[in-house]
Formats: sequence, structure tokens, C-alpha cells
Amino acid sequence: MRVLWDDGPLTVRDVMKRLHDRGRMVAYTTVLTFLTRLEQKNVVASDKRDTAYVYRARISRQSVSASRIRSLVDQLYDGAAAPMLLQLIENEKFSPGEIAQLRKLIDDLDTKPN
Amino acid sequence: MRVLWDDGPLTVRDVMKRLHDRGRMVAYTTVLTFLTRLEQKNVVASDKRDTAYVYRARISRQSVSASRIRSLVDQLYDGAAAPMLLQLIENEKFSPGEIAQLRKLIDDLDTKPN
DNA sequence: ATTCTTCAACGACAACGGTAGTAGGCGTCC
DNA sequence: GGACGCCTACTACCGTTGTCGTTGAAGAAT
Repeated sequence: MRVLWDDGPLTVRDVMKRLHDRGRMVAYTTVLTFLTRLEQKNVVASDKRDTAYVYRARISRQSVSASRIRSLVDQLYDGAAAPMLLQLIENEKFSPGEIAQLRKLIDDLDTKPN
Repeated sequence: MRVLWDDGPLTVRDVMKRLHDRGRMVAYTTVLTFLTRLEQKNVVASDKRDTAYVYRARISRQSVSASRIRSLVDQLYDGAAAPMLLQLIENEKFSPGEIAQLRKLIDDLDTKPN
């Protein structure tokens, strides 16, 4: 859900529009409720700009995704990242370019280990 | 939660004991409720054995984890697995042995592509 | 036969996630 | 100066998740 504002600070209506663009047909008030709930959890902040509030993310996509991945690894593999990695590689498809990038990353791991 | 019976078919009480061993202090009835709910969702099955029911998993850890990973990739990266992979490698630590295994896997991808 | 233990069924309940309706304020446009 | 439209606040509903208590049946113990 919150993936949605890695597109800059937006007003409620704008958020709703973006959602509609993505095929997510929700009512204005739904979006508003969501945003206020997220604000309570400190994941977004709002400023009064003009008449309407403008909401912006307080935490980065990076950090969200890091913690989501972490918790999935914990749940599925008791915290062992390697099996997760293997599974990911086996299940999903990668382009040659991605494979090359991946290989490079691994080489980096060798030179600068742990 | 369901990570818990990749240790063979168990009775309710046994499941509870395993949970307690893992520091998860839940009441008997809680476990029972869980198991029956899981049975309704067809993720476990039960047979009457002796006096008590014995529950066993109907779906493999593999398939659960595949679908969980998939849905996380969808949520976080719109279905693109590569960024997820990169993040995973950057965030988590791997032993030399795991790195070697990983490298081998990548070589396999090259020879047997797509 | 009465008590003790074990088990399953049923139901309860709070918290949360997802969705939305209604109410009331404030500006604007004829 | 009322009608229209956008804005927030408050409230509500339902389904799921996590937790458990009570109850009653059925077997074991005394």
C-alpha cells in the first residue's frame, strides 16, 4: 500500500488519483483514513499547504523493504538469508544483464568480505 | 506461524510443546484454534489417531515461501525480482561457502538460461 | 462409581486492516 | 447570498488474526 508515495509529497486527492491510475479504485475517504492512520504510525508526515494537507513519506522505500525482507527471512528460514536467496534465484527469471550485475556484486563480496 | 510443522505430523499438544520450546508461550486452546482454522484453509490436514487428532501439513515449506517471496516482490518492487535480490545481498551477510554456492548457481543460470 | 486428565468444540473478544458514509467548514462562482 | 465543490474529522462496518475460557465427552485411575 505504502509503496505509493515514492513519487514525492502529495495531497490526499493526488494520492487517490495515482491509485486510480494504477487500477486501485478506492474512495477519497478511504485514502484519507489510510493517510491519517499512517501518520499516527509515523510513517508519513503532513504539512498544511494551501487549503489541503500535503503528505510525505518519513521512511524510505529502502528501509521498509529491508525490514520486510528481514522479517520474511526470519519467518521462513529462521533468519538464514542464504536459503531465501537460493529460492529467489531459482524461482524468478533474470535477464543476462541482471545476471552480470549480480556476478559483479558477488565479486565485491569477495574482495570486501563480511 | 506455520513454519512449525516442518517437523512432521504432530498432535495439538505436541505442537504446543514445540512452540513452548521455542519460547512461544501459548495456551492449548490457542493452538487448537489455529490448527482448525488452518485446516479450514486446507493448509493442514488431520487424522484421528488414537484418541487425539494428528495434524500434518498439506503444503510444502517450499511453496509457501515461493508465494510469500513473490508477493513481497510484487509489493515492494512491482514484481521485479532483481532489485529485491540486490537488496538482499547487500543487507545480509554471507559466509564464503554460501558465496561459492551462489556463484555456482549463477553459472548454472548462464548455461541453462531463462 | 467417582474423580482426574485429556481432548475437541464452540464461542468470545480485542486489535487491526480495508473500506467507506456522513457531517461540517471554507472558499468560489454566478 | 445561496449552490457547488473540495477539504478534514468522526464514526462505522466487516473480515482476519491472535488469544483464550468454558464446556462437555471420553478414557484412565482409584
